[in-house]
Amino acid sequence: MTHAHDETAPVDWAERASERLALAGYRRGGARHNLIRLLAAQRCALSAAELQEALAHEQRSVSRASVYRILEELERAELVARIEVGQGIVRFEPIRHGAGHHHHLVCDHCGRLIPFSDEGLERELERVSERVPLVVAEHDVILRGECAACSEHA
Amino acid sequence: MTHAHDETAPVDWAERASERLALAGYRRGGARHNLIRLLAAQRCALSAAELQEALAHEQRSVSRASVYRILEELERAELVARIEVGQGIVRFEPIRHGAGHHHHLVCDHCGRLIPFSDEGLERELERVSERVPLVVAEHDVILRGECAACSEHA
DNA sequence: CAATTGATGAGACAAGGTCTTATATTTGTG
DNA sequence: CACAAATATAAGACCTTGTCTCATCAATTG
Ligand SMILES: [Zn+2]
Ligand SMILES: [Zn+2]
Ligand SMILES: [Zn+2]
Ligand SMILES: [Zn+2]
Repeated sequence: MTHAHDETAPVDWAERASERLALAGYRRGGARHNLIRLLAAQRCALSAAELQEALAHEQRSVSRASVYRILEELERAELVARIEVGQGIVRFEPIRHGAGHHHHLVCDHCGRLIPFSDEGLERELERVSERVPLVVAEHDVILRGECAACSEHA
Repeated sequence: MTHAHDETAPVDWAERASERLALAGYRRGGARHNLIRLLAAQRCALSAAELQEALAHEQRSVSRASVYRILEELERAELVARIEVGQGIVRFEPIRHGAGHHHHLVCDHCGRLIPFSDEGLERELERVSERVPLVVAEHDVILRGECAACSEHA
């Protein structure tokens, strides 16, 4: 079934992230703690700059170096996905269990990012991944076009 | 059928591109002409920097501003696709008719970019595009993993 | 608490991409 | 074939994003 996501985000991601990083031998520092908390509250992706600004605004400021370093740790631990939506913009979002796996619609006009998921598509991607000269670790799908709002007042 | 691309690239793309730009009211300048010629000779994607260097080396140098401006024109005319493969690298490639349509495998380790195509996947993407709250103009699929060369000497 | 080791912040740095502006080309017209 | 008008281009300043280094700070350990 194809559907846009309307459910609220699960909240246990923060715990899972902290645990897994602890197991990987990381200490718990303030910057990391706050960034994880912020990410856990997101349902879809934010850019590094947006994350840093949100931190400074809502909790306490964290240096750019820390933001990128922690995102990289999280990415390596497969807790965060890096999403490139075009125009050189890179966004990051928490990876949730099977249920939360999704792909993205991007409006070429206003830049809006809309998550969606589809089981048939996933099956097809798995099938293709088997037939390809690469050991596939992950996949990205982006559908680009014009969103409802933009088509209207065009 | 899933397969890596082995055929040689079609060559009529340059004509099509020139025509369409002319129709859109653009004059024919040297920089544009050369960039189109270079792109037409490619089977897969190159970065802006690679394009500029190839131009300087093989034909005549073209300024960075021109490379980006022309790529943007071509992109708007749906003659060129922008492909973001990760690590902030953006590449550009000519869009060809049905036959040349393809997606990409990216090696997370060495960065190699391998084109592939699959009819079943295309059908599935079309199906999904109908069911989504966006008028879909194009789609991208990227499979990431480790290429044969990198898995070997790991 | 002291020592050790990892975490963080600040800013220098690099690369990729955008914007401005002066100059060069193209195109239409007399 | 000039010439004027309009577009295309080159060069480089500039901005944004992301990386790297290093000095400082905080968590852990005994
Ligand atoms: Zn998302
Ligand atoms: Zn929109
Ligand atoms: Zn390609
Ligand atoms: Zn490789």
